[in-house]
Amino acid sequence: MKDQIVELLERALDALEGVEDRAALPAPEIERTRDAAHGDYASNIAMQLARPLRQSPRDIAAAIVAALPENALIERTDIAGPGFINFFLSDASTTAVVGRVLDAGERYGHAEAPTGRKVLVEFVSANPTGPLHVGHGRHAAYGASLANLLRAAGDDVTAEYYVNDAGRQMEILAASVLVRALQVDNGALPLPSAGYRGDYIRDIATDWRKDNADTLPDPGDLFDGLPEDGPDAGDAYIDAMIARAETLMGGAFLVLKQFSTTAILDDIRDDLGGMGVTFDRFYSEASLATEGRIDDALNVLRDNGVVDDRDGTLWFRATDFGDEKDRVVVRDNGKKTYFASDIAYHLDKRRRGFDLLLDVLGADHHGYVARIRAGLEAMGEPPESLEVRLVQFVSLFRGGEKVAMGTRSGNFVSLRELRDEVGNDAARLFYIMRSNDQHLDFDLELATSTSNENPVYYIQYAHARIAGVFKQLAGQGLTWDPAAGRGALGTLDNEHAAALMTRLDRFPETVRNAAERRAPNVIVNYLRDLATDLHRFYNEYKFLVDDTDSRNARLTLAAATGQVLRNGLAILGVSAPEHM
RNA sequence: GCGCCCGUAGCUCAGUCGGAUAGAGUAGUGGAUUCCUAAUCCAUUGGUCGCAGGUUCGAAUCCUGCCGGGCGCACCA
Repeated sequence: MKDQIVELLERALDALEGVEDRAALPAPEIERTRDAAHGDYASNIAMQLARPLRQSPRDIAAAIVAALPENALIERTDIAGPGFINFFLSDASTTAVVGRVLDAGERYGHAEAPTGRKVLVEFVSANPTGPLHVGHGRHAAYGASLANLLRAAGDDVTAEYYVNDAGRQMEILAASVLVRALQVDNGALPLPSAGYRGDYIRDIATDWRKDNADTLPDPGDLFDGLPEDGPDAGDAYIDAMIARAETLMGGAFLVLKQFSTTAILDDIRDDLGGMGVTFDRFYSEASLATEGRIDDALNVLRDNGVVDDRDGTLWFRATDFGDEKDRVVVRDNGKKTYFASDIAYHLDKRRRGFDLLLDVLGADHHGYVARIRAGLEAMGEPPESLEVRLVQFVSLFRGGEKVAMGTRSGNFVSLRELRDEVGNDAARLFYIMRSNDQHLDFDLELATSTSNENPVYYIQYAHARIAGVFKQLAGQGLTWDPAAGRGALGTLDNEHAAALMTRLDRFPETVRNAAERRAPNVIVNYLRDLATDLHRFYNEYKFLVDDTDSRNARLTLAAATGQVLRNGLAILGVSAPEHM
């Protein structure tokens, strides 16, 4: 449609008098109008030509309109304002969208051909040391919707969760579980101040004890002679305890560690799955080391001559690649840093053939971007293959009251609690309603309220209303002939129907735009507008009327609207209920 | 100090590849239901688009500076 109108404009410009060098002039473009009074599409070409042609914009517009070839798509044109050329589509081109929607079905709005681009979307990637909290929920909802959006736009998308299952935190987790397990017999034993203290630790300890009680160390052997513990003890106490546990338990400590990690990961997976968020792969950080990928990456850096040994410490010269300081990759004690794992992981993503590495990270991680990109570039990968989307923080409200969060306050709100309270649909939609780079105020009360200000119900209600109409069709002894309905769309001669059809027509470009901007919230806004258009029509006109042409046409429009509502909600991971 | 994000109606936010009188919900006021779900719709009040310059026929949108808020600047993971 757009292309065809531009084509008409091109031909009109060719025919324009007094134009010496067409190529030097700006090419005509058209855009959607905001106001129906301005037609369906508008071009600003006359204003852009005013200066080079030294004529008034309105005169140029008049000349262009006069030179415009006849076309069945266009009902009429108009010159308005400072020199806009407005195009009013003919009824036939307006109503054609309904057929396109129904023919494409659930594919409507999706790219017609694959882009051939392989995209890896990595998101959540929360440390497996405890249950997900409300902040992770936003990452989950955003990442999952973003993956859906890119798939709709034709990309070949893989969703991945990077599991930080290496390093001291997993040992601290195991030590925490161990102490809880010992506390079953001796409640007075102290939990390390650096340990994890949530109730879930106790649950894991109970489960682990069932089959592993015989591997429990003697508490005296474990605790006696450890350094002083306290809030300011630093790592000395916990590290000593871990070392002690490893000595006393041998391989059983490793079993405990794996048991704990698996228990938490299972819980996370279950939590996410309950919200409709699934991953193609959970990628283990520990596997990077065991499979030699970190050494591979370090070797690439060495081969490329971008690392220096400075007094036994291996430094990556990140400043050569735009980072603000150089980064340690191997410490003087021989241990590789987290950063080394990270670039090895990203190199692996590239080697698995992904064109675009799309990382969804917390806003507090923006410092990483430059160094990882530097790492990729230093390893010979295009720096622009890494794209990072930062997700800002979530504040919880209940009514007007801010809900305190954080493990220390004891007011910890888990994702599971939030889902239990507001339901998955509200959770998914509220999480992505705002742009990801905007702080989010999540109001629990609003999310469950059944009112106009709650977009979840507003949108779902529109779908349920349509479903309700079709349900009652037979009961009223009426029929719907979809083919006849398509033919009769011209009888829908009113502004509400026209607005609805124009909105349906915009869905594909909305999906494209949202995917390009990595902004699922654009889809939310669209669906809210579409729901408004439907509710307006619904209020003004009955669908189940006696007149056959009107009934067929209106029901056909309703069917198309329901389809687009479903398609949009599917991208967002929100259900489209038949009744409410 | 440096870097990233944000500043639009009383409140929560859309709108930013520059476009025609700046939009929605909410809050306030007044209406619509013998009729497919009123979880709906209609009308109306409300804004120096943080401030100051600049570019442009045209700036909430682009550029520069400033002010205000959030976050980050590890040989931690």
